Amino acid sequence: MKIKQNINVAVDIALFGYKDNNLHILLVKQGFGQFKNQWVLPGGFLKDNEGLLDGAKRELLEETGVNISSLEQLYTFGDNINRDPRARVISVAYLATANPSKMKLKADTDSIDVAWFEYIKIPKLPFDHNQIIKTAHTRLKAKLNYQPIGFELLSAKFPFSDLENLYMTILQRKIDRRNFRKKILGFNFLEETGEIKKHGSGRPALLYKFNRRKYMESLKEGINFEIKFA
Amino acid sequence: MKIKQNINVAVDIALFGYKDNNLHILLVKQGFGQFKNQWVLPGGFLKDNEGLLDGAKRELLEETGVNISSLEQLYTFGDNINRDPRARVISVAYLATANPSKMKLKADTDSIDVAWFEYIKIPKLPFDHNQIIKTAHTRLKAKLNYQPIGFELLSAKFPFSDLENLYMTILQRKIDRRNFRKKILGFNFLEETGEIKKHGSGRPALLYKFNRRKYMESLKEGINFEIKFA
DNA sequence: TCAAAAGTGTTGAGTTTACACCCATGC
DNA sequence: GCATGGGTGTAAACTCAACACTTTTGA
Repeated sequence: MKIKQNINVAVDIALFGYKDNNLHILLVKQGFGQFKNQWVLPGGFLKDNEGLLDGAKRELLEETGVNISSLEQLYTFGDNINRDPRARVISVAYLATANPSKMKLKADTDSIDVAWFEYIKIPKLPFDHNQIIKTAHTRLKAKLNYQPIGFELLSAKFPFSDLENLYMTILQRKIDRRNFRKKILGFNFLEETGEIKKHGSGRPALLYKFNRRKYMESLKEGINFEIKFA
Repeated sequence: MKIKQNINVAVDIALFGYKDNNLHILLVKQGFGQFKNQWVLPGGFLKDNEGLLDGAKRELLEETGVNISSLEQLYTFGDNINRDPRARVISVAYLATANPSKMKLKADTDSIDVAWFEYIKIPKLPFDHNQIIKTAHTRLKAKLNYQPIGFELLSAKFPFSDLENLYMTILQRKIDRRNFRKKILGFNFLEETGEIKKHGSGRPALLYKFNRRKYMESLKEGINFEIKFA
């Protein structure tokens, strides 16, 4: 079958990380071409013999050194035929979450730098990458309502306040500490470790960890978690 | 920018309709090529200078005569590199709903027939079209929980039982009539028309219509509607 | 008068929200 | 002893689920 089409297919990845009490997103600095030295989302062109998801994983690994097993397809951007000024390109965007402290970044193929950017301080990016990031954030917020989120973003052991903070950061609003704690603990996918964490001042915090098995169950079944409380 | 890629981009549309108390989906019979005379989802290749959504609308119109203004991007299928045996094709699938009674079907460019198929009786289709339909149905079910659905699927004036039936058909299970009515009426986007509809036997039904303004508000704001009740 | 479909309320259980003070530590 | 962040309970309001009989029509 001969098809005369001149459209290119790219994949882009919006990888969220949580560190320093703030939501971050991973960007790479382009190493070549018209947008050389500009920060963009990791991503690139799909290979002819490669599945979309595989392409996304490959690009992420090549450009950032980050190996993520679970990427979720976010949206395919291709309504604006000039979204890439160099050629007609549609981009299948993927969403993922990870814990930045666990990984070392490594620029490589096509990229000359990699870094975590604070979500609220993302600069203006080429293409429609700001829009992709916004869409990814909207999806992430929506996911909080029906899926437990945290396992991938936090360290193995963490004070409860980290989880509180993570939720407030993603949702970008205050939530009631007592009600939040009640609800989360009610899901039973958290366990106390018995350890405590001291920090400069204030009462030391008990450290919690995810019970992986129960967490995965909840992931599958979904949770009903609309945090409406102020 | 020169990119050596040999990947084609298609769009496919899963259009749901509700008639004869059953959920239907629109299929077309291919008029040419390897899959000539086979039923498939309406769709086709994107043009170089055409946005994805525009392409989906165009293909739907060309192949079925149906003009739909609101299509929702569903998912992009491209993990299986052999999903189309003729060439490497990724397909951006769209989801829409419509009222079959309002439209005349018209096969044209590329298609030699168009018809509504009962959802539960869809035959085995070429490519991954059965999977696309399944994904579309899953999304449609999910949408019931957070969006009012019905406006596009039902006639302008309808008995309440049509809406009940529609929900039961999409969800594929029984729901409690009293609770359903209470909940739906509570949203205030339905209005009594004052008219009644007689049918063979049984008590005649009051006819309702959607209050378009309030319906659209609810669409935007979303609704919280998990129909758990048996 | 019977069959068919439409219409209609209440109650108990569970969930959600709102809200404020004490505790353990470092300095 | 004070500043800092951690930890805790209850009551009122609301929402949800379960459940069965009456009404209106045509045949």
